Amino acid sequence: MPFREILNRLLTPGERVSWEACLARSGRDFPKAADIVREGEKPQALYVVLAGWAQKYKQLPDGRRQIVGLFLPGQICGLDLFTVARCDHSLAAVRQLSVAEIPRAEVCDLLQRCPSLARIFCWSELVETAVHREWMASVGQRNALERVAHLMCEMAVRQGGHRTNNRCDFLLTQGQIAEATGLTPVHVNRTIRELRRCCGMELRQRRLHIPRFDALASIACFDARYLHIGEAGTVADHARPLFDAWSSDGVPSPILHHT
Amino acid sequence: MPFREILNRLLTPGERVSWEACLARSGRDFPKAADIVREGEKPQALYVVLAGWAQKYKQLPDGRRQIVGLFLPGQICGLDLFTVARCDHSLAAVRQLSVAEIPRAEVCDLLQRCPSLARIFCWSELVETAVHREWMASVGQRNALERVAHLMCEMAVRQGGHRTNNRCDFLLTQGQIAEATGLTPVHVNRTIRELRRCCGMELRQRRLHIPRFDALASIACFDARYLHIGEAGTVADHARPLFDAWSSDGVPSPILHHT
DNA sequence: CGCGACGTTGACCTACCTCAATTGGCGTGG
DNA sequence: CCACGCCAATTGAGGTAGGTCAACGTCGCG
Repeated sequence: MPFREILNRLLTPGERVSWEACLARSGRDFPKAADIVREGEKPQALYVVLAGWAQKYKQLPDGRRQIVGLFLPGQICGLDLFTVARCDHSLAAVRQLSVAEIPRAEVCDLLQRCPSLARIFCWSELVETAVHREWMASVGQRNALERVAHLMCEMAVRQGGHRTNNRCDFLLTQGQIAEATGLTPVHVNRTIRELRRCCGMELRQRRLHIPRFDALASIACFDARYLHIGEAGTVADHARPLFDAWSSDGVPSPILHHT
Repeated sequence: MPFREILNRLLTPGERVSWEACLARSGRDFPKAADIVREGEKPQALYVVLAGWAQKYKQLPDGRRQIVGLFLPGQICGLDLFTVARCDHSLAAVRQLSVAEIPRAEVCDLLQRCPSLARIFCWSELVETAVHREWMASVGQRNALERVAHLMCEMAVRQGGHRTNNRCDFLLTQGQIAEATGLTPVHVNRTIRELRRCCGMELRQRRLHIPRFDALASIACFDARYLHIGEAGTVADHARPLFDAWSSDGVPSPILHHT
């Protein structure tokens, strides 16, 4: 289910207005592959994808690069970047990308006006972590065919699953698929050819078509439950005690304040 | 730096008493490789490692298994499990293990009495996610030698770094190292032999000795900053607005309550 | 029309896997 | 104290998934 729908469902109408207004105010565009936040920097803003896909990646000193996350329109990204003193990974555009860049002060402000937002942030972080784990299992245990199939299943489901007639955007180049799966561009190419052959999957001009989703899912051992779709409410309720405790904190923080 | 020290530094003395009392009350032991929480279950408690190591893993239908996280004494684990409606991965003992099992109600109670705890939970989740990303880069991009070296560097640093004279526990069998790195037990064995040869590293009887840490770190491209050691305070301060917003939420939640 | 980025293909190579047998350490029971 | 059994570590031989290198095709865009 598209992330936008979650926002629409969980924000009150008033909150939604504030949220959309904020996004509209702070738009910023990036060309293909441009860095938005670079590893090592001190993060100062939160990002929301407006159009296009964003990627998070880590890079080894010799240039090898691993994509560790993908973000679709509507998704909040960089909450962890935002929270930490030094970024441990980079955020970049996959292709032409529009994001809303919300500076620290405005995030605080927004949170005041949209109390439900905190829950959504919390849920969004949790899902991101769950996806990390699934990708780790992919890269560590699945073979090339399974890995590529799995990535395609995931991106299809995250864009709305079957409701789109098994067609959706897929903005990564084969080279970027390689970076996300820990394979080589060449081998990704051969793997895609094989998927085309064995279950009719089609990937051309940044569009993906999966005629028999079940076939692809079964190749990939894909089980969408790790995406925790529809659980935003559960997470919010379960996390609530954490937040209540924090705010009832009358004790002065033993922690020095860092700007 | 051992996680315990973080707790000691960030909790007030009074909070520390409540925390320790709670841990003492709820101890539970598990034999080697026993599951604590299994994927698919509905999680009901939070776990704190008291002695031994815990592992999180994911398993594909055909049995292939990937270890996606390791937890040392003092660490909180299963916060995400705790928050979600259905576990997307399993939690198990690495070897003989003692944990504190804190049921949902008691977590809420504890959070009331230890306001600083919420921050520590939050920081702990963030670090776990950062480690996920680093492992993904490892499994996706590093070769066998680098991967095994990296794991050893990480576990050494997480146990107190150089202050222990470059000796520390290392409770994984070579088979478990294989599950964590996406390699084969046989190849892990050969890789360890090579590390022994090329930088004197020694691993025997669950003890690890790294005579020249720098040499190992340089093989692994290991940069400890992803562990965000010492940043618990920063994270706490940066995350604060999130928590404040949540609690000031006067609007009734649009979300149904799940038990 | 031509350039540049991306996709595609072939030939060859190697890091890591698989299978299988052996060794060593250690707890248990006789 | 020894013998047995179990589990982890080790070693060897041979196989393969995926990597590397290099060339060529194709498509969109200025």
